[in-house]
Amino acid sequence: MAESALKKKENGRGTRATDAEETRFNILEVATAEFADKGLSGARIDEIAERTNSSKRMIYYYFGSKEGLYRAVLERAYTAVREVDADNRRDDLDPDAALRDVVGVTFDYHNQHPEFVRLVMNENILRGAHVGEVPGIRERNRKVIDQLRAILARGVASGHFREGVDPVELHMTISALCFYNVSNRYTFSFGFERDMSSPKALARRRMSVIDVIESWCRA
Amino acid sequence: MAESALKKKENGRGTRATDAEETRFNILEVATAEFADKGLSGARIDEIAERTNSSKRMIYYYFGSKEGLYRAVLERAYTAVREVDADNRRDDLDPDAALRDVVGVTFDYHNQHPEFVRLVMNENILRGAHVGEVPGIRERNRKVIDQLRAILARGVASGHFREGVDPVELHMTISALCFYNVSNRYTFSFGFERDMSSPKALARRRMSVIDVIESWCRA
DNA sequence: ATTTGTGTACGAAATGGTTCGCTCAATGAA
DNA sequence: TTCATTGAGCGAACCATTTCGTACACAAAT
Repeated sequence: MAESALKKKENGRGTRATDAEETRFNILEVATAEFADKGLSGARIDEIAERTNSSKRMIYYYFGSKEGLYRAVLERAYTAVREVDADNRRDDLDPDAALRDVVGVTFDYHNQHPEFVRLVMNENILRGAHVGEVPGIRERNRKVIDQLRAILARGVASGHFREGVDPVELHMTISALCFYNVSNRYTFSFGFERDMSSPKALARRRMSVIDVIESWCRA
Repeated sequence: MAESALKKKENGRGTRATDAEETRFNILEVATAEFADKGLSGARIDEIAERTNSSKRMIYYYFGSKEGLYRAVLERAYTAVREVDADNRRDDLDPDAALRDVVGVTFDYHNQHPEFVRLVMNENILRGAHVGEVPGIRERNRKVIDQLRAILARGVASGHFREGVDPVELHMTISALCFYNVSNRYTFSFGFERDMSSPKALARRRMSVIDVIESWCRA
């Protein structure tokens, strides 16, 4: 991305190749926003092209089709998540703190990346038609679950956690709580006065989610 | 279309008005399936018309526009939910059983009505653009929350439940767990061998969800 | 000279929406 | 009872626009 562009620029001058990479990146950025905003069928490639520094011609040149672009966007988004939770080694924390940390980080990530949430929502509406072709999801999920399993095991050993909590169920529960909070913003808050989108409400929710998970696992 | 008209004519009882109601209903049914399947922008009214016993002409005759039809579908879906949880009075059950019942019923409803879930997903992708115009959601949500509040209060009084669980947070937690299970089917199960859509996995999940909620509220 | 990147304009199909005119049942006056 | 009138219910062809995708000409770099 930007680094390699810089590198090229240092080497020579503003070259074609540099522009190309930049263009690709730019298109991907714009397309991500657009697909996250309107979904695959709702997004218009003419509109994407317009917001780009480039043109529709280039979209087809680089990505072949609307779906190709969509797939690239999806892949990029998933790659970004993977990079986030890849580094998190929580072996130094005690099980309880580690679990709370996992939940907190997950909650925050979802909140800070609604585009990702929306992309996933859309993918589910499409019945996961494209997600299968995105590599890396399997490993990512397995990694998270392995990590949870380890935390649970340590917790059981230390007497903090009870036995019988399935790591997959735990992962799903955490995901559900963090995801829903972002995904169903618009339909959920209807019906009570409390403003669910205020920072205050968000903090409260965050605490609740951590609390829910913790009390479920606690011995 | 022609056949039903014929039939009516033969037995002599069919009136125009009856046909009209049937047509309206039929269109709504088909449109519900289609919108739930592809979303607002993904659905094609020509296709809806084709699956109907009627025609595109009639869709515009009765509903005015694609969005009009969509709104009618949404409204109908929400009405259906409201009717389900309207009758449930759980005053006779002890708090713990009542809570478990609420969760179980909610879980089952979502599972048995994926169209509803998908409609809501779509509405969230549209940032709730139409849901505001659907009356009855406010009351419905408030009712559910009131019920939860009552159960919680009884539980605290009887010593089964701890204090400090916010009914709104509880409602959201239950919703999230039940909703996600259906909404994110396609992207979630990627990454581990266990088949998340088997009846076995479903039952296990159901149990987990009830368990999560219960251990959160329990004193 | 060949490969790679880019702008412009266009085409074909899809899509939301409309127009026109017909059918049929209900109504009420003769 | 009869029969013309009225208006809701309906079908099919049609229209204007949108939308994805492409052809072509051309530029820059190797």
